[in-house]
Amino acid sequence: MPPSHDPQLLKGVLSLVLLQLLAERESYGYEVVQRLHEVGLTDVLEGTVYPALSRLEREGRVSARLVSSNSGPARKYYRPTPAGYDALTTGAASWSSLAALVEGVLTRPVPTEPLQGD
Amino acid sequence: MPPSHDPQLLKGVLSLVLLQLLAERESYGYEVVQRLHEVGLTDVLEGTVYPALSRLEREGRVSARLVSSNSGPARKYYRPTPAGYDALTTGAASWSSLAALVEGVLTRPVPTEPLQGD
DNA sequence: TCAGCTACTTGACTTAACAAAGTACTTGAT
DNA sequence: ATCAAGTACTTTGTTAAGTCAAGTAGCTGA
Repeated sequence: MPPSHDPQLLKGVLSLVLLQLLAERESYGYEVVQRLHEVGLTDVLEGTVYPALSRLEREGRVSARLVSSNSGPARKYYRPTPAGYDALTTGAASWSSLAALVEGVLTRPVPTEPLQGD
Repeated sequence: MPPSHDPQLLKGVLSLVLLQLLAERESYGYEVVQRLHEVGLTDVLEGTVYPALSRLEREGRVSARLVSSNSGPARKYYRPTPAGYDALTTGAASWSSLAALVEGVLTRPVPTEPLQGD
């Protein structure tokens, strides 16, 4: 089965979705991957999520704290910083307007596909 | 003024929009840039569009023909191939479903932003 | 002890947008 | 005749970010 989405389409959006999930509830990487799968992003892999979280931390959009677990190694819990909340608000807005614009263009009628070759 | 969109958010979507515009009407690079600006993608530059068109041609999704112009150099007119029409149909569908999914997540309510620092 | 789940990290690869510079053709003004 | 400005395409380098694959470790239960 092919991936349910073009990897490229996820670019930029993933970090926004991550911020949203963390704003809803503090979470750690492994769990975030599961939550992504639950919302329908079933193809997103650990190798995508962990670097994205590190990036967000490096950019000051999330903060992290280590919490030891009784069912495995310590977990790194993330939640948005104030800057992260800002980024989520403005990012979601610009995503929305771009998505609406694109949706508008992609649903315009096209003339019947001509037979190729004159 | 900041760009009206995050460059990353455009990834993958641009080629879809290009196919749509070319399906509506055969067009050449320079004109495509103007049409993109008209639909609201005001920050997209030539350096983005020309390579994207070449990519589509290399992938067999558009075909090109040179037409000399009386107001400048020859124009390279592009239109979708049958494979391009297919790519547009399936691509637009997967864009739509991803966009709906993301929109759904990003509009979920979040608890009040806590004051940072316990 | 060893398989399997939990949990994070790292590095190499790839795609695609952005930026900037360059080539070249046309028209029109000086 | 020259030169600027608009038209039109190409190319090269940079950067961002998702994918893949492998590796490290802790915990549980057979």
